[in-house]
Amino acid sequence: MAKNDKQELIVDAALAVFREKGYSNTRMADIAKRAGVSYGLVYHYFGSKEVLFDVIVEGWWNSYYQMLEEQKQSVSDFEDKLANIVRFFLYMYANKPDLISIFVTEVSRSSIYHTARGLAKFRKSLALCEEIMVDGQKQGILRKDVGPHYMAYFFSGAIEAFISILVLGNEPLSKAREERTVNGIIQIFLNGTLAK
Amino acid sequence: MAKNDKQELIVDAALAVFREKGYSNTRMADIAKRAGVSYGLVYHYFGSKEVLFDVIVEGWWNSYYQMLEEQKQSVSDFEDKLANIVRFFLYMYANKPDLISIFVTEVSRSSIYHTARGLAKFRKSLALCEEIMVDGQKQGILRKDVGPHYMAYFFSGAIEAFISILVLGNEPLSKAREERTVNGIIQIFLNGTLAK
Amino acid sequence: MAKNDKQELIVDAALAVFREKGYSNTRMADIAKRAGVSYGLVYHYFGSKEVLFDVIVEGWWNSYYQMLEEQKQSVSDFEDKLANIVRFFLYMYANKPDLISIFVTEVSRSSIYHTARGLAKFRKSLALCEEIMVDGQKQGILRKDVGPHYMAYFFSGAIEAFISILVLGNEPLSKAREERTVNGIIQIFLNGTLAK
Amino acid sequence: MAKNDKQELIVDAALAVFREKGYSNTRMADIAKRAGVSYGLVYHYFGSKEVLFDVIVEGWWNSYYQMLEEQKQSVSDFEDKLANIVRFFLYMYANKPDLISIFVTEVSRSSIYHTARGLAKFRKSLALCEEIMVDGQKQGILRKDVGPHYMAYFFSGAIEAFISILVLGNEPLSKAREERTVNGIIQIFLNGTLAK
DNA sequence: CATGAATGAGGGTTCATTCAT
DNA sequence: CATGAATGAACCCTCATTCAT
Repeated sequence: MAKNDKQELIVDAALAVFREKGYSNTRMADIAKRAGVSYGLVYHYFGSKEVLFDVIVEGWWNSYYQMLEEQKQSVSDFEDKLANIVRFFLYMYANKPDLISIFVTEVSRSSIYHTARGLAKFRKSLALCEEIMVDGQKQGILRKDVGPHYMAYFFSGAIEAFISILVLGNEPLSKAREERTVNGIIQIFLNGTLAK
Repeated sequence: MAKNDKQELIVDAALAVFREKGYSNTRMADIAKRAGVSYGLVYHYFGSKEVLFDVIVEGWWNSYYQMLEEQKQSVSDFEDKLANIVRFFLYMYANKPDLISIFVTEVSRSSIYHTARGLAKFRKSLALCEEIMVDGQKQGILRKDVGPHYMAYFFSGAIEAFISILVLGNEPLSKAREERTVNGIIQIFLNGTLAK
Repeated sequence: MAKNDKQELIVDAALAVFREKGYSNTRMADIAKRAGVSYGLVYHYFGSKEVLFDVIVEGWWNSYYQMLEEQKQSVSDFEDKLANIVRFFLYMYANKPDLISIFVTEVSRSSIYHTARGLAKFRKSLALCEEIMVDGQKQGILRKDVGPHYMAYFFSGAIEAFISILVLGNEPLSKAREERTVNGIIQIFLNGTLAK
Repeated sequence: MAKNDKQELIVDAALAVFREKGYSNTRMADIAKRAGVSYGLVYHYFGSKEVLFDVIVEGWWNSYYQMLEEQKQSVSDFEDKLANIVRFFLYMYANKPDLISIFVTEVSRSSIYHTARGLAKFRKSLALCEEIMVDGQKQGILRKDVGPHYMAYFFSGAIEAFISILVLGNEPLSKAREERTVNGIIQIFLNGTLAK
């Protein structure tokens, strides 16, 4: 078995266990057992529980940042950009449920993660989001009388609210529900909830 | 010293410590020391760390539910109702910062709290919020082509996003910022972000 | 309520709880609650858990010693004396089940009780029993080629074995079973088990 | 040092400490210190105080059952069988004093041990003993007008009484005393105490 | 690379006992 | 007499981490 295989086994096991039990209730022994390796090996590769957790979270942030960058630089319709951001979360929910669950329950609002370092990660994502909003304003699509960081908070807050419902309720996500969710969020975000 | 005094001392100390360290990193000894009482007295009154935490969280949910009920039954303008909901959070942030901080970091999205019981509390609050949205639709104020539960998620998600920023960044809240925040949220929620 | 009443309530409650949970697993709070008094009062009357236990055990030894003395001094048939000793245990089992249960499980062979003091109590009872055996030998009823203390151990060991079965299995004791037990023990003790 | 060595060190230490202090007053720290190993290693191998105790008690029951089975199946004189049973206890007293002491004070009549599981162990030993008595009756050696389970209770009760005296008094056991004890018990059990 | 035996500080909790009222 | 709030030493157990093999 190649080196990478074992490392991946451990990371996958860690994803599953962190998600099931939360960071604090996760035992290194659980992870090792789930990965089918000795727990010495977990230390061999990752050094500590915290490092292992950080590796996972780092992975999340990197895909998140990358997606935001892509949307920022893409030439799509502004509305499509927003939809793609929402879809990113729904895609992750469908394909990396452990990862997004950990993000929701252990990272996003967690005192465990919110050391200065964690807060910086969080703010960087908001800043990227804000830049997209600024672009929207520059293009004349978004109104200019509301601060772009308000929009960024609002937008990402709304997405997280929807994702949290899915994650905490462990709810299934059909293609249809996915599209309804995307449309619902974009609709409200762009047009508001007032009857015309 | 009356019985209630000591109980309150303990609850206040617990609020402070849970907020500072998070549930998992809170030591019962810290709480006792902070409250200036003996170790055993905390157990005399509360039985366990979990119960003590639940007492605090219960207090949060009760004020939250009560406020939502009040807004639902009030005859104010619909917009005022929404503003009052936002103000509730900002008021709590100003006056019970430990409590709202615990809500944000240890309850709202926390795997620690999200047992079935916790999820039920969460859903009840969303349901109350949804009822208010339904009223808004009936009054002809809110559009009817977006489901009221979408609106509820959206609205509370947005509020929580703003509050989280305050809590995690431990940011000061001036009267001016307070009003800007209320207006920003209501503005976007009702009218959306599109330029006209 | 007279002073004695409360004291008795406490002793009765202690009997029940010590029997149910054993000495080590008994909490003073359990006893107080069962007695319907505050636990300060238990200390007021008895000073400590150990003292309370000793009061109960003392009660056992006193009735036991008294019965043995009575049998020693009585002019009954020797066989009746032995039968009366057995009957004493069976009577206690029927009428003071908590007390005899505590004797069996917490006193007779218990390391908890077997401090020097406990051992002395135990030996005094064996000595009394031995005196009865010596009388039996003097009367020419018991054989003289077996030491009377052997007989005493043997006899009381046999009784305790039967009583233990009842106590540990919490078995009912009909009048018929009672007589069969008495006869069985006496029969074997006097005549042995060999076929003639 | 081989794995088994440390495990044995721990079991031996546990035997000594359980015997000296009794189950309830035994501290896991005492056992670890006595064994010369760290605190955690006891848990590494045995998981809990209760499990460690059970391992020891299981060891007792197994040797006891095995001995009874051997005697049941042996072709010795019936009287020799009985003598061998008595000798088993005396041998244990001489060679595994901690084990037999624990049996007497913490198992045989202990409320701590007498859960349903414990009672079952106890009854199995009585049942084996009874089978031997039944054989004795079938061979025409034992009288048939006394139930075999009476005999079993009687016999094992008598042995335990003698052993308890030794254990609780921590008495030395010379070869001579050993033989006197064996003969005394067998004598009374078979021939009774009546003068002829 | 890989194992798992070994460590030990630290945590939550218990509970006999005291004492002010 | 009677209460129960208050104390705090002590205990069982956990678990991240180390290290010899």
